[in-house]
Amino acid sequence: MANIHQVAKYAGVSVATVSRVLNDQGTVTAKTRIKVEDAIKELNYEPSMLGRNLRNSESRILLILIPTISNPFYSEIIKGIETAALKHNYNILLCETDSNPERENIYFDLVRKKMADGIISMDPAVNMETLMKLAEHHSIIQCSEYALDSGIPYVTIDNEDAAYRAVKHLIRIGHEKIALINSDEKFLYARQRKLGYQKALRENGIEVQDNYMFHTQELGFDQGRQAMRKILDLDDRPTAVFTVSDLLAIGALKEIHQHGLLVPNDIAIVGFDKIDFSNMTHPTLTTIAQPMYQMGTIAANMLIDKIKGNEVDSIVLDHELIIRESTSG
Amino acid sequence: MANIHQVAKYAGVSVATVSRVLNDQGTVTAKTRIKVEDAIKELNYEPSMLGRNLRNSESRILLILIPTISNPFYSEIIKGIETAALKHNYNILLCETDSNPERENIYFDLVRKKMADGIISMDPAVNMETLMKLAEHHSIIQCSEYALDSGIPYVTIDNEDAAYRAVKHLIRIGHEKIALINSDEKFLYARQRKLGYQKALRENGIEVQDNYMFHTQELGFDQGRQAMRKILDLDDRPTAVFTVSDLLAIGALKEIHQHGLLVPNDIAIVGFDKIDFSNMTHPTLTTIAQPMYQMGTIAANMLIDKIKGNEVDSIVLDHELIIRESTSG
DNA sequence: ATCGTTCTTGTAATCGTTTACAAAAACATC
DNA sequence: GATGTTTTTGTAAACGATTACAAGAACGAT
Repeated sequence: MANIHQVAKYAGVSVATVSRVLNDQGTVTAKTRIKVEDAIKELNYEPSMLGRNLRNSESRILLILIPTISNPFYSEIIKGIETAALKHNYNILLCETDSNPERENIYFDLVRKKMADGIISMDPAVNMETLMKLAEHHSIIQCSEYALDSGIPYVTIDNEDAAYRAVKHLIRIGHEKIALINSDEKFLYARQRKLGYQKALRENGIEVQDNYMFHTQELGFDQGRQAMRKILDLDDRPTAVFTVSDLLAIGALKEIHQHGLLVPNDIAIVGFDKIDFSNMTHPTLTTIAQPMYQMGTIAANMLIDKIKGNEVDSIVLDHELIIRESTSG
Repeated sequence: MANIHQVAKYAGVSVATVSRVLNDQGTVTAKTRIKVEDAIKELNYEPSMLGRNLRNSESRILLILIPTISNPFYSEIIKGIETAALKHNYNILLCETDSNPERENIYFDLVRKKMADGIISMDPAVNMETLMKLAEHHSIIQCSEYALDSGIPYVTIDNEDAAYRAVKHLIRIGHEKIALINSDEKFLYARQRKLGYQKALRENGIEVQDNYMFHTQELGFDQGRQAMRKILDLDDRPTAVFTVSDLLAIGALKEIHQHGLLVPNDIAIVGFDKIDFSNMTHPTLTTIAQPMYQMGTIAANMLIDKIKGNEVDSIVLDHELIIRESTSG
């Protein structure tokens, strides 16, 4: 493979001139530009990002920290990030932490070692202390899940209000016994959504019952099933369930079917996220739509801005209640 | 941020010695090693991958080419790739082509420009000519979808046999009118699976009917619905459907339900891939299990081997028929 | 004390770019 | 043609690591 010196020699110019042609900057006569371009073609030259990156002290890579790629919620965000990144000539390094601190550290090291120019963190289980320390010298954006007092800019939705609206919808269509399948309350979004759930109940004179609130370790299908199983075992069985993720909802749905009950007639369900699959189940899921793609593009643009050295402000995006079959009884 | 020279100065040694400590090679006295390690700690030094990569002419990045991250089939493979890559100190650059040649080219450029050390291509729609040309000078592995005569090593399953077994299962449980929802036959796997479908029919004295075979542009839910709609419109309606992806199958399932019919009683369905969601539907999907995670790890190991300059052989992995509710009538 | 070995360290080139600065060329003006 | 101004090009120093090779230190044997 040819390098810039060989191109310069072949074209009979200096490396500086070749570089100028390459980057379309500085002034180059048409005649020399053509000489250089010919040489580039002739030698099949491709400029090495390794040299360029070293010289520019950048990697043009953004690190995306997610707990797992299996949750479609994240894939949709990633799409947004990728498109925005590409537009600015950045590429994305995918990092699944599996909420494993060891992996997390490997990935943090990548930005410490300049292999990445910044981080978009979407892992609720991320080690906040480390992240904050890292943020002192590196560009970081929080996406979806965040710590308010970290001083790290974030893009997210109003979780409390979203949950409030979801539960209010259930109340409006006549439900009073409404269960909550939440995730671990060590996560901010879990606490916020619980608040929304409680607020909706209280506002409508419905007592908040502790035995109607369940917690799961993860946001998956299996956890949804298990939680639903417990709910079905309750003496005073709820007529509706609000879950904090579509995957949980789909698990709950499955469990309800397995018990020979019908959704929404016997039990209504509301999910959260509006992943593609929420529209593929039978019945289709009522859910809260998060603007995932947009969250991705915005997060990426914020990060790139931050890398450039600009100040960036946190953003709260709109959500929307999508009413579908699982509550239309 | 400190660099190696500052560390050397602080420790009172040469950069060579620091480098030796960093990489645990060459000989260093215990005494000087400690001096260097102290300096590293004191200055908060982190070796820059940019310098190292340039010197070593490598990026330690593997490029993963997929059509879309939304299909869980790919996410599972990616998990395998990531784990294997990490074990060898490589990282993965995620590249969604959306089967868009322009995007593809952007990503190909990354390896031309040494931003990536190799490619794992999983995009059936990849431009084979370009890929083959690229393979002359770069390390490439095909995963799942492949071109046999490309000379590029691949890891995959026996698609024909898998389809054959799926359809034979349908025949065994009494079906004779079996439709096929296939994807575009420009893809090798589509042609192979069709062969398997036909072989199973012929072997059992069932005529292969052209009007029972359908093609879709993509492997998604919507395409599955549309194809199923056409099938339901047939005069002589099939009693079973074999689809070449779980997403297609889930779409078909939805459409059947919408028409007030039951699976498997009215129509049985077999999918392909065994994505997580195939177990979440109601009824659960009979499907062909591809060892996706394993395919990922193997592909990654093959690629890393190839990058090292070793010869690597293509591999055909085992598949398995998973019988579930959608055919257990 | 001298020599030969072995072990440890240092010097300086290298990887492939970009860019500040200097130098040369081109042009306009008188 | 001499001079000044502008435009175009070239020289050489970064960026931050690794590594041949050379040199120096340490050590035992004589």
